[in-house]
Amino acid sequence: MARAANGRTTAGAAVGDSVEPVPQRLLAVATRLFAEQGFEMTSVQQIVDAAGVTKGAMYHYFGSKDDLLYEIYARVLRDQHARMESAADSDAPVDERLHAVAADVVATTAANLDDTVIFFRSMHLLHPDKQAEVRAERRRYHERVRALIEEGQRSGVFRADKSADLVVDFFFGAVHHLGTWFRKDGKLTGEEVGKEFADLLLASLRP
Amino acid sequence: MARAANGRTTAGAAVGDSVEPVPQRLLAVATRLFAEQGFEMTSVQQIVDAAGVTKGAMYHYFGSKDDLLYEIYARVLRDQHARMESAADSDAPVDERLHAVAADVVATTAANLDDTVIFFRSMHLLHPDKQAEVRAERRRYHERVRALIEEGQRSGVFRADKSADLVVDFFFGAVHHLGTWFRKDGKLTGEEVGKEFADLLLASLRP
Amino acid sequence: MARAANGRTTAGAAVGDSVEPVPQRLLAVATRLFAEQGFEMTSVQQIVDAAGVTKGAMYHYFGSKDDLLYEIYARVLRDQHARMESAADSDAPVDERLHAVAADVVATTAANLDDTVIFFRSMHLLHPDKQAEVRAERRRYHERVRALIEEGQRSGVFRADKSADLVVDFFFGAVHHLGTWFRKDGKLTGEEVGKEFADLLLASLRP
Amino acid sequence: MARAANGRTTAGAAVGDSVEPVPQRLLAVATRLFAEQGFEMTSVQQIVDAAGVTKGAMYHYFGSKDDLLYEIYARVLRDQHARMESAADSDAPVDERLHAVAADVVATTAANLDDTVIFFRSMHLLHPDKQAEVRAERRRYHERVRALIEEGQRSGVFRADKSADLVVDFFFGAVHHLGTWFRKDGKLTGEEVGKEFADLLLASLRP
DNA sequence: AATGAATGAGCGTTCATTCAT
DNA sequence: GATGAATGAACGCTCATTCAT
Repeated sequence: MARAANGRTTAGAAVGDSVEPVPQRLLAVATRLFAEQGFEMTSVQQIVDAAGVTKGAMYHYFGSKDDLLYEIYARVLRDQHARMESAADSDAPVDERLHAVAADVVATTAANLDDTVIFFRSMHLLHPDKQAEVRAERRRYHERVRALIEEGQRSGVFRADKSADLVVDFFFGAVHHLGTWFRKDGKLTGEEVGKEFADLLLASLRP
Repeated sequence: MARAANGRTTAGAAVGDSVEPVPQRLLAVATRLFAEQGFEMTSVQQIVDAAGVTKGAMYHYFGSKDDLLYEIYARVLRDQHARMESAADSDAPVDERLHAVAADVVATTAANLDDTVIFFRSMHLLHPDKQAEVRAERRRYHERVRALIEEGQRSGVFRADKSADLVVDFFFGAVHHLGTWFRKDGKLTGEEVGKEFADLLLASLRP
Repeated sequence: MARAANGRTTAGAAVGDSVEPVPQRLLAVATRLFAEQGFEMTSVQQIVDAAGVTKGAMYHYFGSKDDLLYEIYARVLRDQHARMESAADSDAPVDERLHAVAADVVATTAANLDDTVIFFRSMHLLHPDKQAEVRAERRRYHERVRALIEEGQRSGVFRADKSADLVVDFFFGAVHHLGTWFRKDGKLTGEEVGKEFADLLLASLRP
Repeated sequence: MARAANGRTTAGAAVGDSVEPVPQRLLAVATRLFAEQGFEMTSVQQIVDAAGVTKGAMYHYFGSKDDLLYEIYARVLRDQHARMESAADSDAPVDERLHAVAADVVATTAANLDDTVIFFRSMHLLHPDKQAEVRAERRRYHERVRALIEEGQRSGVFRADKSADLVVDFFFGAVHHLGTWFRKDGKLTGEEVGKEFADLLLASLRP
């Protein structure tokens, strides 16, 4: 196997050098480092070293360090949106659907906590255009949940004296802040927290 | 009014060169810039230029750029803690006290949104020792609210099947995320949002 | 020859922009400037300007300004040690070997006066760890000479009533201070001073 | 006793705040710090803090940080010169006088090692004019010793085949390098080293 | 596809010195 | 005599990005 002068492997899959393709490896490593140290305290050199590639390789796949951040966001938004749609569109009663959606968003947020932490810490560092894109996607996500609440309000299952918008902001605030306290090795699993949070949401909407 | 060659006022109180002492002026300017651009995208040069002083003056009062961030946190934590204590210790019924505390923390957070935004975006950039101090203070704050919920649970005013800890994390998550959507010129004032959020909290705790 | 807007050569080997590789060029330039102006009065900017590269290039090869100093030391210590070993290990009589070693160390010190001047002026500015390394290497050097003197004392060629250690400190003191008075264009050459100093050393050791 | 807001004594002789006048205290403190840390790594702030005065006070007595260094030199040169004159002008035989002078210069150098260390490390940082003054004084000192050697050479007490100049440079080199190895708590006292060094000098001059 | 030397602008910080009080 | 807030120029160093190979 070829070895460069610096002793790092240049080809083939060495031990610890997973078979994952380079772009995915870079994204995974960047996600971990950004979550651990913050976006701006992580240098491109650190990322490529940890991924076992060179700067040139990184700039071959990603236009900039910024781009790496954007791709992390895009990936997580894509995943979450897909999951949510399927939960919201079942033919269960509206309160059960809202509960399922709420519990699921909490569980998946807990499962991908690094992404959420990076998201809320670093989105302001993104280029304004990309920030706008990300925000728009997130808004579509929120609106799907708001529609669910309004459906329940119209049918009398939920109280109608609270703005659905406000309830969405209330609930997603709680979800997005999981990163400050939730620990994988804590008392509750992500699914358990999801059930509890969904219970609290539903309780606050009881007529 | 006299103006030096560099264009800065050398005597009298010009616009932006107010009579406010230099340290306070630096803190106010830094808060605004950190909220607008982020801590790491704000240079010390920008801060001192905006405050109308030189770097030397800033380093006379603050040990580092980090220190500026810490002082912003310390100030807001001190204020919030004081307000909260007085609301939690009144002799009203426990549900009224929790409502008052919850509404107040939302209203003051909305009133000092810059501080909160900076706080959750940039705390990881603070020196670990200072981070620990800040976290400890914030924990004391949360624990006062948890005690209030537990008091209500023991007296049967609140449902007892939900962990008070979890409810605190749920609610404060919502509060701490105000910065992502609340706007001073939006539909609702900070006090109005406070009342709505407190209502939702109390509703979710109904037995 | 092409010249960029900044006035630096972009192709071909200009005066001062020789074909010597960048790290060597930096080391040579730094040695000269440190000797002329002192380590701390020489800025990194001066060094890179004189070497015709940018700061980034320098920091690509050297970890710090300190490192540059250390490399200067390491290089001269390596050279001196090698020369000395070969002179000390010949099979001539011990007094001739000591004379040869003494004369050679003076001559090579005179030939590389800049390094010696920098060495004794600036070693205290080096990182403590690197200082320790340098001191250890220098001690090995002194001990080889001490062994030579002790050998002569045991065989009766040298007087035995003076501590070999002290004689080494005495002699090397004289050598290391060449920088304060020796001039390349002075009355005596480095080799001539070497012979005289070695004579004085041997005379002082006569039984 | 008056105490400033920062808690430092502002008047009277506190414990550790010797009765020595301010300029002397500053000089003593500066000498210690320069020897310990080097001239350029010692800030004016450190000096005035250690001396228990303020910057204003220091600049009242000394024109600059440079001045402090110069005064340290001037003081030590004045002292050494005075001692040497009296030893060189006795009416003992010339070899005894040279021995006495040599032993004395070593002993006083050992007794004031800090000054010597600073001297040879930092003289190049002095303003050229002051450097010239210091060098001139030092040259007068060396010339007195050279005259002594030449006197002995003329009278046949010392070998005449070695340049007196060179012998002076040889010997003073050894003396000025005491700082790199002599320790107050080492095997030999300054006086003992003085006797040994003088012995070696005289031995090397035997016809 | 990938390298890694080199760029260049900018960063946070230091510090001897000044001066109104 | 003495203060200490403020200056301002310089410093060592970092880093995302480029480009000849």
